[in-house]
Amino acid sequence: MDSVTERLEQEIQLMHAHICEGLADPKRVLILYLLGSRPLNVTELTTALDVPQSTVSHHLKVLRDRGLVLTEREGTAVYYSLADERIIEALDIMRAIVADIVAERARLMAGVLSDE
Amino acid sequence: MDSVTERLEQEIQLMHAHICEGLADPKRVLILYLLGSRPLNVTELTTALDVPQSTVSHHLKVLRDRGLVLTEREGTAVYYSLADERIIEALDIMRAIVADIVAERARLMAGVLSDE
DNA sequence: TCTCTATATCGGCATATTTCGATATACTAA
DNA sequence: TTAGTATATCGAAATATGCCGATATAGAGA
Repeated sequence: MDSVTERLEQEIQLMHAHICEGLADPKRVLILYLLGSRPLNVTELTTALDVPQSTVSHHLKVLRDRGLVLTEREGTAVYYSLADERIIEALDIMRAIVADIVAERARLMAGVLSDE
Repeated sequence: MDSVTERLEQEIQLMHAHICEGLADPKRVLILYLLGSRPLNVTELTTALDVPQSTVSHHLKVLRDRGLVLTEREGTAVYYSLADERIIEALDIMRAIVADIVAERARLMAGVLSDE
């Protein structure tokens, strides 16, 4: 591996450890999108996600450890918010890419079915 | 889960299956970045990544199955290229976010060490 | 302090993923 | 067809991850 690739790889290791691992579960991506609207506490997130509270706390810990979300206590409730709104920008780009991939595959599939 | 969240969740499932899973391994992120410069064949990627060829082919299959890369055969070589350049945009946003997270943590760490 | 609610952590099971050697397949050239 | 190179797939071991019940901890209020 050359030195340019090595430097790039180090940056990618960081990016991966902080962000990609955070996005590695669809529930966590959903949490990030929900927090994109406004801060939510654990109970609100538990209701929205419809999974046990311990599971939600587990996912929140993953996001928190990676610096993707911030917490603030209000009485007994803990409110989570996005640490950086740009994560939504990145996710929206991915969403646009996926829309195109899906459309393209549908087009190819239609071609196969019409015996082209 | 309300209907708005349900629709969002369906989109996220697609996004996750196509992209986030693709980014779930640092070697695959590196492959995407390398392909961002120019198309590369499997042998070239194997050299760049410094792992066995079977491992590289495995990762390429993951990216190919998700529609993130395209292939073109030239003789016995198979060249891989990015299916959508915007993936680099998304990755660059993440890189910028991580740079800030890391800087912020370094700042906090310095504060702790100076006994604040 | 005692109790209640909210949140976090623990422990173990189940499943998924990575990795790599071995082997199969695809293509070129003789 | 045969040999040689490039790529893909297989199979098994190791590791990681998600999940959820049970339990621990934090704070509010009596």
